[in-house]
Amino acid sequence: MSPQNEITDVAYTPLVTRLSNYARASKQDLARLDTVPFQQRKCEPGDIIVGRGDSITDVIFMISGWAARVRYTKGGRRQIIHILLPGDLLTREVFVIRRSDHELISLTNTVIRFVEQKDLVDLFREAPDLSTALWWAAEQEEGILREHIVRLGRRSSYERTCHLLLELHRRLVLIRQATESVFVLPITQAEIADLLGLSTIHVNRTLVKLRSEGLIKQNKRIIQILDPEAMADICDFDLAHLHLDGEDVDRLMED
Amino acid sequence: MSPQNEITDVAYTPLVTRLSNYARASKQDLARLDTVPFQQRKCEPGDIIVGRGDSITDVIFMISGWAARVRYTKGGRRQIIHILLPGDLLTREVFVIRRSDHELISLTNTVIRFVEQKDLVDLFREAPDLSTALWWAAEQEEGILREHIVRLGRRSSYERTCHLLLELHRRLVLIRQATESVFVLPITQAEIADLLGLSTIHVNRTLVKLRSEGLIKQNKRIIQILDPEAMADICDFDLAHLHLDGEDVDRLMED
DNA sequence: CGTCCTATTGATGGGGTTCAAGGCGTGTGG
DNA sequence: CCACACGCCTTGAACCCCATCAATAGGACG
Repeated sequence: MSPQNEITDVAYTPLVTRLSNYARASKQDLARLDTVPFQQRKCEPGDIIVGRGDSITDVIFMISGWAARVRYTKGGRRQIIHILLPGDLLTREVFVIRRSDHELISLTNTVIRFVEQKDLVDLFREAPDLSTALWWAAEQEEGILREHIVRLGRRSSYERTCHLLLELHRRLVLIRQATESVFVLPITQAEIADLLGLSTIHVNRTLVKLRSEGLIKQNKRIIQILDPEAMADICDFDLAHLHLDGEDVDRLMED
Repeated sequence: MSPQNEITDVAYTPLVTRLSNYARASKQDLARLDTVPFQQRKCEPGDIIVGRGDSITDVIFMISGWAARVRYTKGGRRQIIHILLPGDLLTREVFVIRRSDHELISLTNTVIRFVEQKDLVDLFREAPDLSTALWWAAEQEEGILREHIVRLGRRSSYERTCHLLLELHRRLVLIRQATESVFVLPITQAEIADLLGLSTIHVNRTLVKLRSEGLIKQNKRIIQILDPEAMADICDFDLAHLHLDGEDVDRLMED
């Protein structure tokens, strides 16, 4: 397992940890997700998991590492649409749509799990709450997409960078891969640029600024959030779009 | 019914017309959607259909007019996340989530339809293809969101505007509210600006440029696309993200 | 017939891109 | 073991796209 995954919850796969943030599904039901037959595959940085236009047949889950949904313009510019973390669903559309309209790539060393549609459908029949839990995860991703749109359309480079760091941190906390203020950001500044719709150079300058203003501390790929309140204030961050229930938010705060 | 909706398909509601673009559901099944008990409401431009943080109880469909999902930054800037047209679902998340993380507003005079969750669930039990059809519509919206992200992150104002016009035109064709090259764009330049992450003034200049270069013709709110190939080439438009099946694309081309 | 909303145009300035170059760490092959 | 290459980070300088400020014109409406 790769270094950035050492903080994982040993009792369950990240998938269960992730979905346990949805209060309406029981941990027993969720644990059944790990009993479905599957195949796993290891990927390296840059590997294409699903290409644009590829037909989709299996449900794919992230087990470890970071991946991304990306699109390219004809001019060769790249936009990262969404970052996928352990526990995330890569091919939710498999139930309704034949082909992917975007590309899924591995950003770090990753492990992904392939589950056949019918096996999952069988499980849903036995434990309908699981279907809802996956649907919740899908809705959460869409909330993040909406937030991403606001970030790209109406925030400055400075605000965007703050916002991204806070959001990733929060998502990592949800899967127990970050402490209160520290997390590993295993992607390059060029990839951050493609996420935020900026140039690599400007991302660099912005990170320098965040450091010089004492908002974050950075040691290589390790980020420490020094002043979360100030940062949240700068970029207008709130976590409503993650759709956590009240009780869950409270529980997270205790950690 | 408001002026911009005169080109509707009289046989079915826009909802059925819209979903009939999904090949796997039969027209008979789709027509049953109109038999579900409902309540309708008229809205005027600016009306808030669902506020941020409001609890969601019913499934809401667009019947006529244009609406939008919007978010505001603390600084008062506005970002339009998605345009909703007749036949679109406004509150898909109702099955999993309690509160809306964004605001739904009416952009024109609109008619919206409220359907109770349980009535829809009952119908799904009788006609499971309908559930899939609605899921397809949701997936199509997410495809449009992904495209929107690319547009905001990696395209110039000129490309963005081209792209938006082509996309709206295509979506209107799908619900029989546009001819081959003409459609009504019933929103202000300020609203286009909030969609594209630009200033009103710059949207104006960009539209002037599109007109002066002979790409579009505009008479008040009526847009004619004069050179669709050139425009598609400029902004790298393709309609893969609308997830139409091959046969449907062919059918559209014949129209 | 003023008032308000929308579209339009000019002038100015700034946030972010682009071009260019150097530094640092790591791996690799002679 | 060193030389060199390569990926990533960093910094400087010039430029440009688009925002902002300011002002006018054209309806629609009471």
